[in-house]
Amino acid sequence: MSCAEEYTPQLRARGYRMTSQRLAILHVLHHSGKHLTPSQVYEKASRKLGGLTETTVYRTLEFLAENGLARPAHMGNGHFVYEIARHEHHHLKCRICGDEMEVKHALLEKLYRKLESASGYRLTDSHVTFFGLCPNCQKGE
Amino acid sequence: MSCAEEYTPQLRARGYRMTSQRLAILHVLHHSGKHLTPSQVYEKASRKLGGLTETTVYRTLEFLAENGLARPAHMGNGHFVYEIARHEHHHLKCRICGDEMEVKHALLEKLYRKLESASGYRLTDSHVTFFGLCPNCQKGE
DNA sequence: TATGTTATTGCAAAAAGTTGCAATAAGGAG
DNA sequence: CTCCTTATTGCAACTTTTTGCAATAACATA
Repeated sequence: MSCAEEYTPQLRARGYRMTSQRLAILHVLHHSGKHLTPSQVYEKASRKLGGLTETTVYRTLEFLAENGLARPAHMGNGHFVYEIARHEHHHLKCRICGDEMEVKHALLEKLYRKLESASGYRLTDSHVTFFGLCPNCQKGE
Repeated sequence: MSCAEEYTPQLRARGYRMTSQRLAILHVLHHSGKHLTPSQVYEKASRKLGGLTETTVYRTLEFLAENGLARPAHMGNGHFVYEIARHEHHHLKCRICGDEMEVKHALLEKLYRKLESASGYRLTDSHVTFFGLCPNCQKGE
């Protein structure tokens, strides 16, 4: 299934329009499969779609995140990176070498329930990044 | 105990210097007790210390965070806010009204142990922000 | 108390991200 | 297929954050 076929109905269903810009950006996220910074997205997407502006990239990434097609993640420097939305997961990142691994959401379920009953909040967010030292960097300490 | 008396030895112990800029910024964080953005810190601190630059504020906040005197927190918009380092805690923030509450670190201890044994990482970071809907905003849904 | 070392700051310029508004184009209706 | 509405984009100006480098000042030592 092409990106257009996959994502257009999702936008339409919410009353939004599919545009060449959104498609190009979704395409980049979809096929990269990794976290990308806005400027990485801009760089890749504008190769396919000349005339794309960085403003649009910023706005589109935020838009896609709000509508569940992309996930924003903090990667420790206070800035966002984005990835295509797949299964819910979190990240664990090494403070020293930057190595990064996925954490299944299931591991957090208990905590989420505990927080909800303690606070009365309903937790909505699917992305948390934890920081630590990876096994390798622990040796070098 | 004054800010100078409290924080100077902590910097010295690590081989760093106390400066009027660092003191002014620590003073602001210490007495505000809340999260502040870099520009809020700049605004308050430069009232006490004319000539302070924003560059220095950014650099100092990062420096203080690295050395455990301040804590950075993601507050959901991709930017950092800072607060003076007290006990370890986390935050739970409402996506709608922005209301914010503290989460005791003890609640995360089990999860941290679980993550460590599952990953081999040693978790170092003390700040995580969770997002959800506060009891009030859940009603209005 | 004066001196030397070097951590720290300020400045200027660049990079990254945001905002308002007029022009454009997606896509429903005729 | 054409027209109309309005969501979306691009532009330009602006705000926020980062970086390199020379000048400054903290403080250890004598």
